[in-house]
Amino acid sequence: MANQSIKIKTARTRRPAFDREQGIETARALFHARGYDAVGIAELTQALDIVPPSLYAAYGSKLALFERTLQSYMAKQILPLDKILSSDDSPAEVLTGLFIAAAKHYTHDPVLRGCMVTEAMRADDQQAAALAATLAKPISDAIHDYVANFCPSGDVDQITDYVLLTLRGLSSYACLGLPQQKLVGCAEVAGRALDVEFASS
Amino acid sequence: MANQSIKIKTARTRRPAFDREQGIETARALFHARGYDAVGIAELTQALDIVPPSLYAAYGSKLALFERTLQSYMAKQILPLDKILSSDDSPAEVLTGLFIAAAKHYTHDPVLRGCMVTEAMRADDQQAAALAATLAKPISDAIHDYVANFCPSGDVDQITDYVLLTLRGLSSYACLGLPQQKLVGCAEVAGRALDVEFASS
DNA sequence: GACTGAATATAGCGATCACTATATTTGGCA
DNA sequence: TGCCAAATATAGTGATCGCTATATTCAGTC
Repeated sequence: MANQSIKIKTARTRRPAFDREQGIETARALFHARGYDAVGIAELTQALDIVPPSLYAAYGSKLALFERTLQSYMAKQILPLDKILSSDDSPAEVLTGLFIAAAKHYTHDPVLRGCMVTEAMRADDQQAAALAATLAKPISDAIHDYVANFCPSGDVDQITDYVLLTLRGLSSYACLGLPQQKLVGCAEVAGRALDVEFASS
Repeated sequence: MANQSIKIKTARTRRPAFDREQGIETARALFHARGYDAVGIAELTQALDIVPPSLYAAYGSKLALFERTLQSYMAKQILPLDKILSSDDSPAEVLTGLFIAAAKHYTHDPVLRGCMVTEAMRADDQQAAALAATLAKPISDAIHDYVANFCPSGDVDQITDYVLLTLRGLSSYACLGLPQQKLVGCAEVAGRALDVEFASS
């Protein structure tokens, strides 16, 4: 075949293998800032300065890369849930402190707002949403177990739901751009309900 | 030209003009159930049983149709905000009633969960999100004005933010599938914080 | 009955989606 | 030096996105 001699363009240099761990951090920032659905392969590969086949060779799929970024986010323990819940203060104080810590954390970086896992649970892509829900489960369980230590068993679910709902509200409102000061104020007000709940337990 | 005589296929029947208002209702259900980004033109046209040019002739664009559906949603006044806020009960009771009404409303239909306007504010499409924010503003203002009647001016913003944050949390949690009973429980707990806030005012 | 405007239908636009078949280059090893 | 596996690069795939150019059909009017 004559076309064996035809070369439109030849790769003359090849770049060294890129840092996969660093790539996950870069992708994490994109996914956190804009969400799973809104970040495409083209944007990811441009940010990582690689081409699509390299991305797929390194991570497998967009969803698999997203999972790695979620695990990275949780591993960083930016919100030290275990430490907060191990305090000896009253449960209302501890959980109010959790609200305030979340409010501060969710607004710390002006572009990386809200909880990456919580927000991912509302992704349009069902696989991504299910993945986030799975990763969020241990956090929900930890709060549930904590609450169970301080109130009648009949009240545990309701108080836990309220705590989780408030955290969702804080994350969502942070994503909408509410300034940190206002969000912390909301966290403090939300904590008042816990004073009442635990006082009556 | 010879090709004037070439016809691949000819439309032999034409259907009567479709009902635009009914089309808005159908589109509203789709957008409410799955969100602006996740519903495409193809799905809309199939649901309305029309072809894309008819949709664009009738509504102009996907965004314009979405705006019509949002206006329809708000016009239906499914959550009678004005009526709730005009009650003579204490403000904590009234706003707790608002939480409970929202919790029930957001879970009334198993597929049309949450507040369509609130959820649209988090759309990936920035125009759609901005549109929803604009439509939500009068609601925020109404709550703000109501709160201003019952507490010192320095507390108005904080309490208003808390109320709006709680409504966001209720809507978001409703979308995640929390059953109505649990969501109403959360609404009641959230209202306790208002008892404290207004008692200290 | 011919004309006109509105609404339809056919067919496809360019752009982007996640993803990949294939070729090329490289470093390490024998 | 010759070979192989790994990682790259080129250049796409088919599907879907929102949207539209163009042609056809029909109701209303004179």
